[in-house]
Amino acid sequence: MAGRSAPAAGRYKGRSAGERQAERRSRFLSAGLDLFGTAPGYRATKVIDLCKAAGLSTRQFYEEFTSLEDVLAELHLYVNDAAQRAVLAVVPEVRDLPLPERLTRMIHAYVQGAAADPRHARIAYVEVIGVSPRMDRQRLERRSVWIDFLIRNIDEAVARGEMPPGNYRIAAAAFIGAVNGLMHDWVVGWVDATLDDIAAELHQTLMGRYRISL
Amino acid sequence: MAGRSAPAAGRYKGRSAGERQAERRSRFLSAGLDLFGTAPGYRATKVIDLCKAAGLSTRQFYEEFTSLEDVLAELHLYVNDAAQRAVLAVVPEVRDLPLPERLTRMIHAYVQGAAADPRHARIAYVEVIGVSPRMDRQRLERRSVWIDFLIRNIDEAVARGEMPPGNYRIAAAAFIGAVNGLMHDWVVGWVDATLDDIAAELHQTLMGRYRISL
DNA sequence: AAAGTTTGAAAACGATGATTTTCAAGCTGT
DNA sequence: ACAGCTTGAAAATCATCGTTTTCAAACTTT
Repeated sequence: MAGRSAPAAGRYKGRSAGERQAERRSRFLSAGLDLFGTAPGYRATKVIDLCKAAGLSTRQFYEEFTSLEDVLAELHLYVNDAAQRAVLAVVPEVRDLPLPERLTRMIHAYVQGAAADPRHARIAYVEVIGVSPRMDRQRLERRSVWIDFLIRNIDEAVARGEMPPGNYRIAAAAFIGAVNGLMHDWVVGWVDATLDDIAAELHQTLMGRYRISL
Repeated sequence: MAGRSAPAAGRYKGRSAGERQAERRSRFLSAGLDLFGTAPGYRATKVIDLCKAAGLSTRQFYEEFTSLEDVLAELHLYVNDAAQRAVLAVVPEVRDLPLPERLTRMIHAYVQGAAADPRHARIAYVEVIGVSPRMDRQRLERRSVWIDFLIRNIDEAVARGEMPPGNYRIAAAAFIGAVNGLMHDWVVGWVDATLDDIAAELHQTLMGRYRISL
């Protein structure tokens, strides 16, 4: 216990233990982004597949994660954060635009942030669905962040007199559902449209639902 | 070959071979509706689970189906047909109503037909997602039936001058996505609303998007 | 009641993967 | 160059199911 001078973990090939570990972790994650984010996807990839893609061994995998689902969960947070950052980045620039433009810009930023990289889109809208109660919980948490964001923006718009007051809770939930449903269908190739078309369609939906006059 | 008089399959416990087979099939299917349609769902149920629930043996299972997915696929068609029948049943009654009422009635019929039985809803909007390429194909086929139905109705409404002409392909796809997304979220308990609320919300979405004036 | 079917449950097989362990080789600091 | 970490790949374990067979009991028809 109090014995060995515990020189902490040693260095190896130049880097500290922490650095080496971080590198492996990141290798597993980026291999996961590739494998989970394309064609057969998460359900079809085995631990050994991920290890091969990452150029590491199963022992190392179990040193970092306890299951493939861990990797998926981390990627889910990651791709969501990317989309969120994309939206938050435009918020300041659009604060003073009239509502319609403001929505256009924000929706565009969201769609681009979420789906410019098709691997991100697939993970966010397809792979993560129906995996486990644990993943569902995590999805719900992220979803509620978006709901709050929406509601906050609606309240603001109402306060500015840009749209009629009302109870938009269900409408917000419905819009989130619409986004997820449409994006899912788009990702799996059922909707023949560009990302811009998608953004435009979402804009129309929102404008119409909230009876925003042009 | 031409030997035995082949008295065809014999009767047993009163019923013919065909009747016995049909009964087993139906037992497997209704056990599937229960198991796939509730809590842990399709992904969590094993062949043996289905057999136990159906009160039959695995041998009999393999005489009727080649995999659990077969059962899921058949159930998917079944629950979809139920929803479709519900909608088609009201079509004649509403043909002469003004567009807004017509939509209200049809959407209501759809939502009720699809989700009055929660097991149906779960199978249609949750369990069937991301299972396999084969199930995806089947889902896409059913989806296109709905798209056609929507487009047909839009064309009619445009012809009657009830809404402005335009290209509504993407809008129709988006609406289907919205329905699926919202229903999914509702089924898994993320949207706190009654089925009627859901129907009303979908109605609002559609009316707004298509700029239908009240 | 003999001969042939049909059933249902259990046992036997076989595959696939997840997890752990082992082991030889590569580094590091002394 | 020694002694102790680290690594990477392969082998050994385990566990879970799907799928096929076996076998005795139940039932039918002759």
